[in-house]
Amino acid sequence: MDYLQGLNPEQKAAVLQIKGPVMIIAGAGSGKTRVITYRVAHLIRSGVDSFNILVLTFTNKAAKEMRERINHIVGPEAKNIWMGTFHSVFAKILRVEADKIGYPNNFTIYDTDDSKSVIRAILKEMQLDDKLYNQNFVYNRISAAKNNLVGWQEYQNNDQIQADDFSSGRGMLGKIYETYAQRCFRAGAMDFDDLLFKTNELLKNHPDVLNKYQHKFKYLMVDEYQDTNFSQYLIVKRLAAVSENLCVVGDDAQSIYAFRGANIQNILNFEKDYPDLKVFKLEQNYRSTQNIVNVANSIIANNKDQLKKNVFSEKDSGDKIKVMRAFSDNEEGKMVAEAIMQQRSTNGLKWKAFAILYRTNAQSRSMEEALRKLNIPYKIYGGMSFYQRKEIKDLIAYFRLTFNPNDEEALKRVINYPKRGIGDTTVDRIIVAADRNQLTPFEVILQAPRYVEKAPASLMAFATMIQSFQVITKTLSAYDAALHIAQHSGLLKDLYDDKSVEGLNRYENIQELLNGIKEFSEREDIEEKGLEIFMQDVALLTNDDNDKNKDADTVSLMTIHSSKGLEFPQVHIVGLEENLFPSQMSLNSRSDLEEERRLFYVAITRAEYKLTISYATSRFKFGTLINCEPSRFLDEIDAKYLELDFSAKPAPAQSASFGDERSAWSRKPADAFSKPKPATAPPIKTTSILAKAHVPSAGFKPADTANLQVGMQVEHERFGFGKVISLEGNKPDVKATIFFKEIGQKQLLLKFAKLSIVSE
DNA sequence: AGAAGTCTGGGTTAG
DNA sequence: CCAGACTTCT
Repeated sequence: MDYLQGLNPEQKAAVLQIKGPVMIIAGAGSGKTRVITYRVAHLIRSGVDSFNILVLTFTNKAAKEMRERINHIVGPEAKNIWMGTFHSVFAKILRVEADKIGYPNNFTIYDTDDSKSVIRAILKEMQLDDKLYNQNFVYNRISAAKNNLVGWQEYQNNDQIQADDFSSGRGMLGKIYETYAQRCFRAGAMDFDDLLFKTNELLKNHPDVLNKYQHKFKYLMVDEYQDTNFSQYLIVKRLAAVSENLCVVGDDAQSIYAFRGANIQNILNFEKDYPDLKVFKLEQNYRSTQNIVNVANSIIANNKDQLKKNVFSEKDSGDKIKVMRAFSDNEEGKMVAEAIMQQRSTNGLKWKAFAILYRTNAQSRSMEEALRKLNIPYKIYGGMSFYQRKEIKDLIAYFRLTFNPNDEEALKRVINYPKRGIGDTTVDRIIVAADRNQLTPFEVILQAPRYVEKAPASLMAFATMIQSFQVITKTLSAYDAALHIAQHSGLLKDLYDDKSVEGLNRYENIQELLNGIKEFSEREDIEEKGLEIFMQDVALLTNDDNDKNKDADTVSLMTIHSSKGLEFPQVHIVGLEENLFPSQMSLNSRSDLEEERRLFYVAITRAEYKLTISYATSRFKFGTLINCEPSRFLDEIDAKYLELDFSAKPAPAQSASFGDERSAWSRKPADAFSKPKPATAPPIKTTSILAKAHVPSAGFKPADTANLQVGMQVEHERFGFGKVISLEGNKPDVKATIFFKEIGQKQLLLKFAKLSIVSE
């Protein structure tokens, strides 16, 4: 029982409890993944057949990490365990059972872009106002309905929903939903939500199928249970109904996907579903210092809706949490990059000890630029996936169409790419003919002269080409088939002919995809390796799935959402500003705001021993500079845990205690973040040390300071006006001591400092 | 049909 | 600012 060594009593108890319903409430950093992997190992060593185990996770990243760790501890048996994301596991099951619900087994998976494109087409056909029926709004509405297992019929028959829709002037939503569902069905396509929705339909209407999987999966484990939505919840409940060997692991404090239908009540109410439930609480945090854990706890205490638990750390109290202020998003990047640079050399760390976490992907840019300037290697996680690039989607659309010619989105994508003279008018005629004759668009094309007015000859040629692809994929290997399609579709040549930088890039991406297919077709560990298998679940893949050098020593940049489950010695959380974090959209409801707060909690608890939080007082948004206020979350942190970093920072111009720095430094830090508030705020707040920065004079331009002399008056873009006290060192490392009127004496390296000379 | 030019709207996000 | 949709011109 070597694997039980090194577990604390509660962890051990959770691992050993393999029968019946189990809920593990695992605080951040409490060894959750460890418990899951050991529990799987324990199941197998207790005689459970590895074929009878199902482990579900929420993200690819978590699935991947889990698989690696289980492989490591369980050995070759691990291969038999069903393990993956909800979507991938049930896509796999649906591929086997699709015919039972009227779908082809090679159904296409529509990604979000495909779904929205279908919606756009429907809105256009129905001639609806695309402001009122915004495609994103419609998509979200349909998605939410599916996640709550409301089909289009139920949607149309639900008085409450209909009343809501009509009162907001969107009475056609039910009809759009219906058309959307039928359009997808006709195309042999399921969207992401369908993978769960249709699984429920399958399990509900086909007792034999349900029975089969209930007996296959005698032991179920669900990670990040707090992130499951109703659809996922019900699948799990159905599958576990016979064995009741269901173990869910989660932390209500880390529920951050409510906006995608996750229902925190699933975990809060778990006890009601399973009265003989065994609950284990893992409360000791092994990851972070006490200061970090305490800050996280003090933040989350502001939330009303939560399970009581007491996460604690027995590590040292550790450094205080550093708070940095910048005057712009770019400067924030610079400060973060410099801090990382400095920490790395002081503490002899690797680059991968650092992570920069942000609320929105858009924030990565200023960070990237700053890191690049200092030659710091970095890797951005998330953002646009390789498989979402246009050229990749184009080629894959050819694959999709080859295997499923009814795939309408794939058809629309490539029918005139590369250009073959089939314009919108022709495509519209095809769609109309398809609707009118109860055919799929591809079937119409096959008999184009009969159905389509002025059908160009190239239309028939296109159909013939796709048919020829269907033939060759039957015999060629995945790679040879893919190459053939890339060449004969004309796509490869089209990209090759584009000699622009972007064109070159696109060509290389296609090469990379082809290489990936080659690797796939040469794999030894899987039996089916045709092109069809390769491309089937591409929609479910994300960036890190084809990541080759994951062990590279780089700083990690990612959104807080994608950092869940990860840990780093040093963490920077950036952009702590009102309307950004918490996000503007969350400010209207308590529950949304609480979700933002949990998100902050997740971010804080990624750090092992050093946490730095920063914000900017201005940043670019959609091309214009906006002013930002510090986030309310900063006020929620007890000041005793904070250390304000004012290096290279000016004091306020209007400081009442100019020249007396001590009063500013010793002021209670939490106050410093407060926006000037009425009445309740003590007057001292108006002279906060974090008050407005020096605003450079109009036309301020850094001058050549090679000939700077003692006694000159200068202006610094942030420190304001000052006088040169002394100069020392030799070019190009001349260091100037300058007395600034607003903030006092500073030493500056002239080669970096941006100074203009006011007078001599 | 296709290129070029204009307009619009844009939280977070996994699959 | 930037991408994608839409419009206008050739």
